[in-house]
Amino acid sequence: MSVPARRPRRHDPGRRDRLVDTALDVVADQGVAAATHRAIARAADVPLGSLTYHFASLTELLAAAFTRHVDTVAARFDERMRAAPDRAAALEALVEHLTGDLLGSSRDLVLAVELHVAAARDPTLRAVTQDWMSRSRRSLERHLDPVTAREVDALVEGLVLHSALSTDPMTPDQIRSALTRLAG
Amino acid sequence: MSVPARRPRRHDPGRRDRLVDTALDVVADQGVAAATHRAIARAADVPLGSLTYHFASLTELLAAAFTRHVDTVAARFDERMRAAPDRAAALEALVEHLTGDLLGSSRDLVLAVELHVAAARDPTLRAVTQDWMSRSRRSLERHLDPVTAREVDALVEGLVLHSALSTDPMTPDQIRSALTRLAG
DNA sequence: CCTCGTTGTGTACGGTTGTTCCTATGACTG
DNA sequence: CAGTCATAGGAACAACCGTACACAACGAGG
Repeated sequence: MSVPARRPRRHDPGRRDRLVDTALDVVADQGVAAATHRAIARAADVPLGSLTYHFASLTELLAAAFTRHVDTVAARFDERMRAAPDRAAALEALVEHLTGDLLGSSRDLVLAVELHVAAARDPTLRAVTQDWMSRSRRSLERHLDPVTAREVDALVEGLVLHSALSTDPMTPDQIRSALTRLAG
Repeated sequence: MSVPARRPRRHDPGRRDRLVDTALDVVADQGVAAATHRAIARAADVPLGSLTYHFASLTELLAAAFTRHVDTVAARFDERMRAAPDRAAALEALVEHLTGDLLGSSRDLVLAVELHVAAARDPTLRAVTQDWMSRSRRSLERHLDPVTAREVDALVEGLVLHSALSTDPMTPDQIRSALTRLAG
């Protein structure tokens, strides 16, 4: 007769942070529709009530999670753009960002799509995507004029979505060629 | 004391079709997450049991709805491409398709995003999006080489998504310019 | 007119959800 | 060392979900 696993975890500082990360994990591998209070609580191994204690609502928790993710990705991307000495290097860095960071890890890719979907309905989350888009464009504008930056940004968005949903993803060479045609 | 509205609607041929359309409406203005049996039944003004009578499951109903929508949009687009005499006209038709058909009616735009989201998790629906993408590419290939067609398709996808989520959508001129740069 | 099979209807069930609430705990403050 | 209060914990609730199912109403064929 196994006791249902005593849980001697009083005083858990940083639990709030951990919940945000766990929520992101759940969204990444089960989708935003499956990211319920209970699913996240189970994944983080905390009682259900803990979630509503730390976050007023599920939406608030998801917003915090997506915000953290966007911050990470946007900072990484801006770092790449900042490091590029010129336009050509920036384009190459963009290709690497796409093929390496985004398309390489299906996690980031899935999170991007899930965020877009959720944002379509939830104003709170829409603010997060808009922030992402504007930061992304600002990073691109380090080496591209605003008009081209916007076009490239849209193309990148489409490439990401296509890669997420298509059976035969584009190769890095194809991606480079498309970007070069648009901004080369 | 108002009687709860007698419903004298026995023998309603074509109800199955009407349910598909209504499901599409509900998805368009409340999102796929809100497209429940009950919501659709209410919108179509039919009893709840009618849905499970006509469709084995909710997924099957949604798949039928999205399939109908994709058929409509894809056929309309192919018609445009077929009517274009040359490459330049095709590009202009594409701009019109985007700014008129898709971006003009937020309904089509929202449906596209919802479908993509739902498809990310549901294999049945993924088949529908893949069908859409391949039909769209095939239409483009009437006037573009396959590589360019693919790039244009990805750009279009990104433009649609950006327009759906952004606060200041791109103008037709900006869209034409981006497409021309890529495929002109 | 009567039967029979198809179609339509209403209700009920088992399960899951977000959220609330009461209690218990233990780290900090005085 | 006593008391306080933010945090932790778990049970409970009402709402909603997809689906099943038994029954009612019809149209067609005899």
